Amino acid sequence: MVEIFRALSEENRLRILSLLLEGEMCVCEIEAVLNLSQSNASRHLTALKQCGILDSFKKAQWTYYRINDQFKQENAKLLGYLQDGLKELPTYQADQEAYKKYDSQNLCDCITPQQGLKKL
Amino acid sequence: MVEIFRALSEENRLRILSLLLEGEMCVCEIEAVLNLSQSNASRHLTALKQCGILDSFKKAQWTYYRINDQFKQENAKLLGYLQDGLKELPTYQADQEAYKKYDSQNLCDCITPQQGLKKL
DNA sequence: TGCGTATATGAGCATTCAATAATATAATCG
DNA sequence: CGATTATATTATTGAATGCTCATATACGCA
Repeated sequence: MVEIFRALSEENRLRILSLLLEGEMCVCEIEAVLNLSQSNASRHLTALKQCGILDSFKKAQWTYYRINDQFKQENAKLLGYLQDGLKELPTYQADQEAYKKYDSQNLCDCITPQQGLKKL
Repeated sequence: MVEIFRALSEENRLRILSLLLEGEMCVCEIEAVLNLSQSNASRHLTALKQCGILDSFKKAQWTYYRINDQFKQENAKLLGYLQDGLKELPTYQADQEAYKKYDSQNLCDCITPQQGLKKL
């Protein structure tokens, strides 16, 4: 439990979670939308994964992160709290808009498993 | 929200919360039950108060801390999560027993507002 | 095979943080 | 008033943390 709160006690990690609550994303998308350096984004994702909040899978050269299903089930109340509360982050609106913009411009080659190739 | 998670991301502060979920306590009781140094206990309580989780009042020379009512209302889901989860802390059983033992031995002169003078 | 892209990780730096010892403040009591 | 008790705060130290730069690894593609 301490580990979970520790993972949640950092602004950029909460921003990442607010994106991933809507679905899975690869590192390069998160990096671009939140304007984080590559290594910084990767580190934060690793931290969230190590305490069980996220899990990941690889597809070609991309690593996708998503909220761990087991974590969701075992921490339903916390998830509910996050669903409500992350919207109040000072960066929430801007991040959401950056996400929509980034998404609509198809700036990333990522394959989303549901959609197949986005670009090319 | 980051501030709240940061306050919760420390083991001794979670132990304090697990006690205060059952009612108000003064610093010296918390100190004794959790076996924390005086200044350490005081610091952690101050941290929890500063982000709104606790509030405090003075009675004679004692400072009592309790969970802030407004916080409880505004963060009901988080409180529910804590109610469930704090019981799983590795120290939970031992702390509860230390609390009962300490309480039954009346080792503290503290006035609890409900009970009046415990000792003397 | 060699190149570009995506991701992870090691090293170093600056900052934050928890813990302690010591001190300060305030209240009670004799 | 002087002693004791309760609490807060200052200063210090060692550990943890976030960030960046550089490097390593892996994958896909020409």
